[in-house]
Amino acid sequence: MKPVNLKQLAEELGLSIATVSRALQDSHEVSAATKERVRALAAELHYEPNAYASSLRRNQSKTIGVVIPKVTNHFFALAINGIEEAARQSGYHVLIYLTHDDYEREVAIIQHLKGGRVDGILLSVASGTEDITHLESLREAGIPLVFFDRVRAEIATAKVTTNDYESGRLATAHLLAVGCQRIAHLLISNTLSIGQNRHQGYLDALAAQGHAPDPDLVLPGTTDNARNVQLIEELLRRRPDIDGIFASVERLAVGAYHACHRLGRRIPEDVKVVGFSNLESVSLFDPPLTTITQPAHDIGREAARILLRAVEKKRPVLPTQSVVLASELVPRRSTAVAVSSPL
Amino acid sequence: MKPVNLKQLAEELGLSIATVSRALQDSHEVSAATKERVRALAAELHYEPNAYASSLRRNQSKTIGVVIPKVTNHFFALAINGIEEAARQSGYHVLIYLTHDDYEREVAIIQHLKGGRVDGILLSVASGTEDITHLESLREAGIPLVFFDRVRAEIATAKVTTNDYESGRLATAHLLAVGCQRIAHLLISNTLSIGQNRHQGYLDALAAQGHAPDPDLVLPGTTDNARNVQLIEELLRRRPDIDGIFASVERLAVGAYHACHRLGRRIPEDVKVVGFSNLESVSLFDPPLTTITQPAHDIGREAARILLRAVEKKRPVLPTQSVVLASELVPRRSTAVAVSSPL
DNA sequence: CCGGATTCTGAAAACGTTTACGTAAATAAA
DNA sequence: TTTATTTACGTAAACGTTTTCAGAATCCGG
Repeated sequence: MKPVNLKQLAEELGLSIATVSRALQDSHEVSAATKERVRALAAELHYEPNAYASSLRRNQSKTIGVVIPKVTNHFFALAINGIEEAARQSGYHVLIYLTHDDYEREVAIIQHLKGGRVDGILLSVASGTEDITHLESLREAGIPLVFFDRVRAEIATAKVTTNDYESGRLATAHLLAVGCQRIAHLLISNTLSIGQNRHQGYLDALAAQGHAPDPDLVLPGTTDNARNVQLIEELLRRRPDIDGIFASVERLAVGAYHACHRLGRRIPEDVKVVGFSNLESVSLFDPPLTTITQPAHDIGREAARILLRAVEKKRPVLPTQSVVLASELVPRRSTAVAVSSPL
Repeated sequence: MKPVNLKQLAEELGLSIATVSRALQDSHEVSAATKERVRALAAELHYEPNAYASSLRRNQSKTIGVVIPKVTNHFFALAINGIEEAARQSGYHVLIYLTHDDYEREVAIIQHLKGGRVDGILLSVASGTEDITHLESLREAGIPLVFFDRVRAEIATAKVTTNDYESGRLATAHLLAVGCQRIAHLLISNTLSIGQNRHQGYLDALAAQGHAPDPDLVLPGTTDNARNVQLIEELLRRRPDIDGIFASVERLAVGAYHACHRLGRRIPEDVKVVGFSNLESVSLFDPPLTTITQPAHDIGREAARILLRAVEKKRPVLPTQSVVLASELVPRRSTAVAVSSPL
């Protein structure tokens, strides 16, 4: 019933606990013969070291914490995939915490993690977060932090992001290139830098073609999807001149499709749509959605690698280690220009 | 730098470590006055108990392990959501492990978890798993296990599933009802009971309408999506008489769409499709996909609750605690009967 | 054969908690 | 008053591991 421990192995072998421990760690100060004996018995009895005793003594848990808004967003699911891959390769474990984009929860989670349960933290900031003293306090607690995707520039640590500004510019330029004149921007909460960056790209792309910005065309989303669809519908009704939509987050792209379907606006004939998304199935949409696709898996893996390097070398994470990965614009039918109807 | 511990609190307050510990646990053997003093200082110094020392001493980690094939499957993402919800409510933490449907990894993960890192395990079996001695060994290690979705009947523990047989029967009956004569079944690896159950439902629904089973119409999927699309294309080419597809797992439903699009088979005119899926966006598909949708969130939450109850009461999990939740057939256009074409 | 290096092993402290046990003072029961 | 009982706190052991320190045994050059 009780799992076997070092003491039992030691007794069985007529050795001391210390020697057994060292043998299992392949220490050079134990003879090859005893190492073999120890290993054999350990295997036979299915010995597994007690992770907590080990963590307590070594003062490191071989565990990283991943704090994200939600796991149902496909971007984060893919990122977790990358994180788990990097962690496993380094023998680390992954604790998952979901903030549901709620500031209070984020604070509670971070506070709790300061108890030393994890050696480092990967974080994508909740959209509801404004005050960041809880994140700052991680520094004095000595827990390394790496941001990914949703970052806060004020914190001096590494950040792994995509080229959000460039992506926003590209998406908007693409819509302009296919003939859109009135382009709405559906964005995530505006406290997040990714939203700001993508929006600036949108604005600059418009300006580059001599379009004046129109604040009425900018719609910040909420955390409630049904509500978002309503808001988008209202916007489309209020401004029937809208002929292009740039949704800078997956949820809102899906919301835009629903709104268009409900209002009977044809895509791409009446309205062209481009959206950030990592769903493989967008190519099955009606019509297939033109996307900005982020290298989500790589983002997760890179962020984890940076964090793990810092953890292993017991060095702080430096802002200079930040990485910006490139997103990709994948044109599909939702932004196709009219073709001679192939009857 | 170093986090504050009980000793420092005790010194500062002129108390013993024991009293401080007890005060923080709101023990009845410490006076209200000292409790208040202790709590005040603890709050001031941002004291967080060391989770590993606590776990070691109490022999419980307040952590559960979740072992799943992949997190990019939307079903599992939703399940994690439910699990995290239940865990958080009970003050538990969630460790995530991905098997990628690989038997070796599953074994390694389970073996590792026997080190006591978790108080209990939630598992959805890898499709590559046949031998289950690693799972049996959890019993003697005294670690409670609860299966969800992909279960193994041989292990005597609680299982949280959906009515797979009934769903398979329903999906097939639906296809028959809308006029299909040759219905293919795309299923997950056949070692898994969910695949078997769904398949039996398929067979029985066919038999009920006097259709003989045709093994050539049954296609077991692989773990490689691109390969799956190929296999489906081959099947459709080989058997042009197929006019209905039942995909008993999300990946294969998406694969079927791709295959149909590539071969120019129109859905639902030429082939009608129903698939298991938890993607919200199936309603945006071309055409919207008729689905069997599982209550994924509830499955995760229920499984976690059962596990946590057992963990807290230090009782074994019993097979009698198993729960079967109902899936839902959501008819959409992919199985619509021909309507008078509305020019 | 001695001194010193090298190789292997053991005793014991340490990590930060929790908790069984002991004890002194205060209170209640006799 | 004396004797239980309760209250509030301290002492110290325990959880299982890692690691410092020291010691015993072996080897080797002189």
